[in-house]
Amino acid sequence: MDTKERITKEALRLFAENGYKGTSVKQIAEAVGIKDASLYKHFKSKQEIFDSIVTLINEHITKLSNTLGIPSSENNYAEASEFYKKLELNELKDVSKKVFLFYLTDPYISKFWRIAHMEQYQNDQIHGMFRQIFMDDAITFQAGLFREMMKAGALREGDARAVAISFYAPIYLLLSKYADQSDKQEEALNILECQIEEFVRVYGKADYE
Amino acid sequence: MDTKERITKEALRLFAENGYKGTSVKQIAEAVGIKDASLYKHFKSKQEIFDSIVTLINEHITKLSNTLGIPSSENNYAEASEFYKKLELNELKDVSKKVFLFYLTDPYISKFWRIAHMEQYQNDQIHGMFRQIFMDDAITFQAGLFREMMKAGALREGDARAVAISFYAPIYLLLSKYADQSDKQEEALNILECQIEEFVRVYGKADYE
DNA sequence: GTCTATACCAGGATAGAC
DNA sequence: GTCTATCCTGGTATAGAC
Repeated sequence: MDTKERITKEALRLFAENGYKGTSVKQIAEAVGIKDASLYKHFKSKQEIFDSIVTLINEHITKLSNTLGIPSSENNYAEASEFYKKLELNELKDVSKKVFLFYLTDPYISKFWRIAHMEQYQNDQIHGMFRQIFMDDAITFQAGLFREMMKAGALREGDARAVAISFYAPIYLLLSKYADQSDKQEEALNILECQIEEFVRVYGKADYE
Repeated sequence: MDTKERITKEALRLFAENGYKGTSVKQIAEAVGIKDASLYKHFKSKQEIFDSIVTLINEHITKLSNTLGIPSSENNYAEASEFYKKLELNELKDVSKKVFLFYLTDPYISKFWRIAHMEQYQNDQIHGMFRQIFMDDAITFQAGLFREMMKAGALREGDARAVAISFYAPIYLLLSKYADQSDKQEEALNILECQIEEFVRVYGKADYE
């Protein structure tokens, strides 16, 4: 791994830990094992390091989105993976738990969550990314999924978007609550399970109950 | 208003705007209309100003909680206002919208939301307060309310806590999304309305539909 | 591309006159 | 309790040798 990449990685870790202003160039350099002055051979400023991190996260998440078939402006739901279209209610719990755990533990996603919360009011780009990923895209994705499930008869008919928010909002709340507590994942998963059971109880068709 | 109070007020505004590290003592002093050195006659450090703000917010919110009858360790739900016990489903929408708007616009609450998001990872106290107010207490309160409504026959029987999370989580998500966009309150209220209608549709008893 | 040395500045905080 | 002046530290960034 070349030095530039190591700087980016360590900076990502430190910014996620202590925030942008709470991290000094010296700290980053030290973590990499060079002097702070040497760092300026790779980046022309601290801000440029931060920007490179934003790019890095963006790429990582774009890659993930494409893999998972999450819709975005270019990639609408109609093209999404066949997998999701065939999803049935009894699988919803497992898939949700896996996605939830992934969000909590993926090194990019979890650090991005922290940085976004600390820097959202100073940085429009990161603010926009966060809202797109954890709000708009997530809800749009769920809505599309539920629309398909309704058509397939796996879910009661209704306003797919409102149902999607009802389903996703508790996940978002749990992410907020447990984002920084990897030790309490089990507790989080238990609550998540209860919520999804409640969801299935309410929205499932009689023959799935 | 004495100088010490003015300092606290301006500091609250500036910390909410630019964060703790993003706000200098000079800025605060300037906003008050004095020199930065003079400020140290009222507070012995920048940190002490921040702490006084935390105390201020704490008092404000404790006062509100008592007024609204929100349960806490000392003040359990059994003592809560009779008003809530008599709440029926068709009033739920209006009450929720009022509380939601209050959270978005109250000068202490809205600034506290921002500060808590920026400083949560550096400051355990503010982190704890945020979780208590916007997560634990809010959910406990809703659960207690719904338990009463179930007893009174205004709501279908079920796990009050899971139902409370299903109800509250979308409100939390909307607060996250619109906390910093006072210009889009109408959009937020529309979505909130849809969600509560969905909730009533699902959890309301037949005779309320 | 790494180092040492250093410039430069901003921010927190103190001293002491008024 | 406010001011001016000043100190000190730490952080960003550059220069120039190796």
